[in-house]
Formats: sequence, structure tokens, C-alpha cells
Amino acid sequence: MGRQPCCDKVGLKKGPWTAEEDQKLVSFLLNNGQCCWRAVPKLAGLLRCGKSCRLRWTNYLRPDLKRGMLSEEEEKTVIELHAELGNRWSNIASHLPGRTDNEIKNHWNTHIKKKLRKMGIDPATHKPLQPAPPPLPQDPAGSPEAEKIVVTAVTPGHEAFCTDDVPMAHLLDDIVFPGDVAAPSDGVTTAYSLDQSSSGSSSSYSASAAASSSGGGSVDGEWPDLPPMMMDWPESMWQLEDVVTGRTPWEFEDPFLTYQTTALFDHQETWTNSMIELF
DNA sequence: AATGAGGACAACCGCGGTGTT
DNA sequence: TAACACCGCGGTTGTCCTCAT
Repeated sequence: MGRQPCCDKVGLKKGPWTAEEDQKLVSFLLNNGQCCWRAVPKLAGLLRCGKSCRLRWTNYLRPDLKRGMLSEEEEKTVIELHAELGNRWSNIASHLPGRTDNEIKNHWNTHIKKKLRKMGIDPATHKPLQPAPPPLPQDPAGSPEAEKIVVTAVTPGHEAFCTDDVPMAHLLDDIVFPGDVAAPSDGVTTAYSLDQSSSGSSSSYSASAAASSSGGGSVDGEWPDLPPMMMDWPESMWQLEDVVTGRTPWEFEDPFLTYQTTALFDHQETWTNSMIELF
């Protein structure tokens, strides 16, 4: 013979908890402490099963819980731990006092996943999303618009993408090539400018250098000859983001972007090889 | 103002490990 | 040792809210 069943599920209430139920549960647990969840609903006067009570308490009513959005520091911690532990939410939550596994899981699914994808990082693997193969030769070339379509249609092409994802490579749409008119009007570095002496990086490649080394710049709507330095992907990636945000990479304080840097450097070789194939 | 789509989050479901009888 | 319940976990669903049309 085993244990007694935890509760008779017939006649038990389900769905959202009312304020009155919360009050009963909190009052009971604060007075009696956590003991046997099976007994809690009966003793607290609730028409809920013990499991539901436990969940409500641990995820919402516990007095030591933090409420509200995760801080940037907490998000950074979650990402780092997820890279290490995977979807072990309870384990991750144990590193964040006052946060629950459910809360972290929800935050991951609704916020962090999107942010990482938008930055070109696969949230499942924490590696850069794979670039797609180059366009087929029979694709119509010519108009800038046609070129744009080819780029956007092909780059996200890996089946792993959901339709609502914003793949990193989509940002290629926003690249301003040397010779194109629109440099950011506020003087922020262009897509090609890798002149980042302040970053401590060894890379240094300016827009003017790009224009000269690629034979005087590109024709509108065509891919320019890519200088070798463009294969230096981590920095180049930052510049793609830069075009959209209008900020230089080293200005970012967002932990996600810090993380992006780390992730990209970790996989720089993969990226370089992929991009050589792509171009 | 009505309504539909999408986002956010609380709650539920089902499974595996562990404990109890 | 077998049978069963408890507990905790991760995945999924349901509901509410906001925003765009």
C-alpha cells in the first residue's frame, strides 16, 4: 500500500486565485509554516488541491519574492546561467534570490529569447544564428529593391526561424554602404567604420578606407567588394547593430550586448568561416 | 468606439524522481 | 520489493491587457 492520495480532485476549484483565497493561504502558512501541502487546503479552508496551493505560494505569495521586471544584472545572470545549465529554471532561480523558476521561465520566453534573436544569437544554443547561403545566380539583379528582397528573403532562410523572429542578418537591409548617400546624420559611425581606438580593439577600418580599398565604393543597390577586414565579424556585427541604434558598440550598457560581445568572440572563427562562404 | 492581434504572465498539466507504506 | 502518492520541475495553456486598425 502507498500513501493516501493528495486530494480528491472532484469539486476543487481551478483557475485564478481570488484575493480571499490568497489571504486564507497566506494567513495559514504564516501562522503554521509549510508542512504537508496535502493538508494545507483543508486546514486553510480552501477548495484547492495541495499542488495548486504550493504553486500559488511559491510563485506569487511568498513574502520574500521580488516583484516586477528583472533588472539588467539579473537578466545577464539568467543568460549566463542558461548558457551553462539550459532550461533548468529552478536551478537558475536558485541563483537569483526572490525570483521563482516560473517567473524566470516566463521572462526568458517573452523577453530574453526575443532580445537574443534580435541580436543574432540563438537562445537555445547561445551561438550566433547561422547565416544563409548566398542568393541563387538566377535571381534578378538590378534594382536596389530587388537586391533588398533577395537579401532579406535568403538570409533568414534557415528553418529554425519562426516567422516572427527578427534574425540578425535582416539588419543587412539597413547597411549603408560606402558610396551610398545616407550616413547617419548625427555623425555616428557608419556601417563600415571600425575605427574604434577607444574600444581597445585591434581592428581599425574606416569608411573612407573601405571606399578606397573597394575600388571607390559601391554602386547603389549592389554589394560592394568586401575588404578583408569585414571578415572580422564581432566588430562588424556591432556595426550592423550600430546602424539601427545609432550608438557605437562600446557605448552599450545593456548586459545583453555585453553578452553578445562575449558570445561573438567565442564563436568568431565560426562566423568568419561562414561569412567567407557567404560572400 | 469596436474589435482583433499579439504580448505578458499566472496557472495548469504531465512526467520523473523520491519517499512512504 | 512493489505499489502508490508526494514533490518539484519544465512545458504548455488560458486569460487578461494593450495597442493598432
